[in-house]
Amino acid sequence: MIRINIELLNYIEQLRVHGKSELIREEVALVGDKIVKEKTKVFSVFIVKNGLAKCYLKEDTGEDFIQEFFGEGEVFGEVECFTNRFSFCTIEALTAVTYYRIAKKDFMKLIQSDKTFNNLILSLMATKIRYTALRHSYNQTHDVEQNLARLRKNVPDLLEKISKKDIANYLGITVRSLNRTLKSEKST
Amino acid sequence: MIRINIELLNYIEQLRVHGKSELIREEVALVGDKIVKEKTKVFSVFIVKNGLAKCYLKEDTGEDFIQEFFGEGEVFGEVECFTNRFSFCTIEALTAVTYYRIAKKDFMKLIQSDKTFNNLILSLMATKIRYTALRHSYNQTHDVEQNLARLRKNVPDLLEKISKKDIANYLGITVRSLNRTLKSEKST
DNA sequence: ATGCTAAAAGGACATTTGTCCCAAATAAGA
DNA sequence: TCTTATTTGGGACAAATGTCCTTTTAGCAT
Repeated sequence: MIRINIELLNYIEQLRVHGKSELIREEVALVGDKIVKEKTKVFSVFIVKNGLAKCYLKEDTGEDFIQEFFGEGEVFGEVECFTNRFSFCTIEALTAVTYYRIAKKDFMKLIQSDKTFNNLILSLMATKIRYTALRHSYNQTHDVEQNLARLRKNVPDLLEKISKKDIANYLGITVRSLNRTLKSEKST
Repeated sequence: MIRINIELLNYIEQLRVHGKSELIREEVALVGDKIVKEKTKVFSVFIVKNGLAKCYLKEDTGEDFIQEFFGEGEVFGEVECFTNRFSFCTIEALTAVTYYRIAKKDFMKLIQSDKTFNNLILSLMATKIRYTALRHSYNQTHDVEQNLARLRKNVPDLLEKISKKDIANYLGITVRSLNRTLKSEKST
């Protein structure tokens, strides 16, 4: 749900300390800013330093589907880097977000030259694959009430942090359905 | 839907020719054999040489959710290798499947020593992330009829190759729903 | 060939979820 | 502070999907 990766964040910050700070820029996005836009070329890889962002995809139906919420240490842009394709999702700040940006070519240099970094990226992508598989499997085989319960278990302050619309778009349902479920939960 | 990766298959076969054939074993699974079992330790990485397998997850509801169908060149076991966790899905042969098996430690050695191989694995995992994101986004935001249409467009001989139950489990619906949709499509 | 088992097809009904509204509450600007 | 959007909450009905069950079909094994 809210993906983080402290190990990677630490490694990046340590790289910065050891003289790579010109390569790893720190930037800030304000609420609502789109750090990456769907279907555009991506020239950098990004690591969230702090704040919360949503990663979503706009479908031809006009609906948004939220892949994940990104917190501290989560990486994006790396997939586009390896597949050489346009971004398949939009990354939008839900709070102010501070993030590190590494130019694609510098990221690739690091991958090739820094074994530890390479391994971190391998395991980060493996984690994404695993996590996504588990999430979608659960989602497809359980009803709204169970999906919501799972979500709230993982993120107890869910309703304070994230809007109803975004929660609904994460679960692939309408806000009406979400409200209905929230209400029936209370009366149970 | 049916994932393949000819580039990787070629590379693996070329490695075998160049003296790594003791490390890369060829094995065969018969219809119904489970090459990898969910929630067990995985000691190898596998590459499909030919045949068709399904990659699925059994949920606590008793239902199976099919992540993907694997064809020529598709890799599995690599995620577990990098995350050091039990398998999160079962790989079961739908036809006779010939596959290559590389022991985990040999796979890791290749990753560390063979830059081309490393890059192939990086891009293969990136492709999995991208593909899965697109699939689930589409699935969540479209109805059964549209999902089925998309599937049949990608795999024209879908109904001959894969059972109704498996198609339904891939779409996260019941066979009843699938039949209903197939019927209404004909009358349109 | 004969029987057995699994897959496919679909009727009838229940349940879930979506659509379309509208009203109240809250946040954001002017 | 007043006005205007946006978010939230929910009623009423429609549509989609699931559940349960029965029949048919097809493949497999004895």
